[in-house]
Amino acid sequence: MKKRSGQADEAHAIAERVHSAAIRLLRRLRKSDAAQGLSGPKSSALSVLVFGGPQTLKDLAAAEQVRAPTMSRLVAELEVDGLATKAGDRSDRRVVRIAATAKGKTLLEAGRERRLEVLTAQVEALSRAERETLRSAAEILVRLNAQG
Amino acid sequence: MKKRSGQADEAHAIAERVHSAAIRLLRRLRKSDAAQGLSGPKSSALSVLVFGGPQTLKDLAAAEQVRAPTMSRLVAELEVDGLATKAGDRSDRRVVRIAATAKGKTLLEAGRERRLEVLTAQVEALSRAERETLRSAAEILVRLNAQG
DNA sequence: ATAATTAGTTAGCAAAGCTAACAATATCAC
DNA sequence: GTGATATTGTTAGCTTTGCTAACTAATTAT
Repeated sequence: MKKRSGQADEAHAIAERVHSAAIRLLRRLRKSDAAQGLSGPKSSALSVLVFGGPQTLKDLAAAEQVRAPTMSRLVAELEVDGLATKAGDRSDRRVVRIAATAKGKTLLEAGRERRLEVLTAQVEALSRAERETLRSAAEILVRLNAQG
Repeated sequence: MKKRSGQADEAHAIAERVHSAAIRLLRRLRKSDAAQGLSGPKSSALSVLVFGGPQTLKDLAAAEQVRAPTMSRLVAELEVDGLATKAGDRSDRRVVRIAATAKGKTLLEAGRERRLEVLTAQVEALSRAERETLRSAAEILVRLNAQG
């Protein structure tokens, strides 16, 4: 028997629901992915490159909350597909600067578009207040995620 | 160049943010998982069994938005660990009824507890209004997910 | 100059998803 | 009833994505 304060109990219930909703959302979106050439993690990494500009592998891995070897491989694959480039840094020759190519940017757009098509339509059908709730919740989560 | 109505544009931006927040949240939570014996998908499946009662493999797979072979393996692993049982149905001998064991229920509790510990603490530290926002957002997402 | 740290890669493993192919049972058409 | 078709679940084998451990190369600190 667990004993908790009312507030902690409420927080726990909210955490569970948010967690569960996130799991199901991603599983659902994953499906519209395969149809096209850009998997979830690759799309996400490319997105960071497009919107955050060229970065080192380490930073990219950190942004994606993934270990260096994992990102190293993802980037290698993006490079093979001509979606990103690696270039050595002159001042510190250990680091590799990774950038999205024009092709990468284009494909990213198309990919995220399709991936989020259904969700976007659903969000559009919500009331103004509900949309605002989602937007605020996303912001809160981003903040919590950053906290670690 | 994409052209969109202001409202669709807003919906798209919200969809992106929600998506991104969900990705990062799950990546973060996944880490506190490994420490213990119950991975994300297994924990989730077990949860369905505990809260939804015994089910056929097909229903369980549908609830988890996963294909039958995937669920078949997850259940087999849960069974090996003594967390779930499979029993044939007498009236339709094709189907297998899957149920959580007492051990499974206990472990599920402990698992989700630990998995959500950090998030719960963070949610607890939020303002009342922020907590309410998260709760509402989770509800909205669950509804959208159910729509397909 | 040498030691320690940092950035990235390679190799090899595990988890979780998929499809294709199959066995066993149920249901339907006739 | 019997043969064709559906459904349920499993097995085999592949892919993707994550990890750690071990390594190289380059930089920084002592």
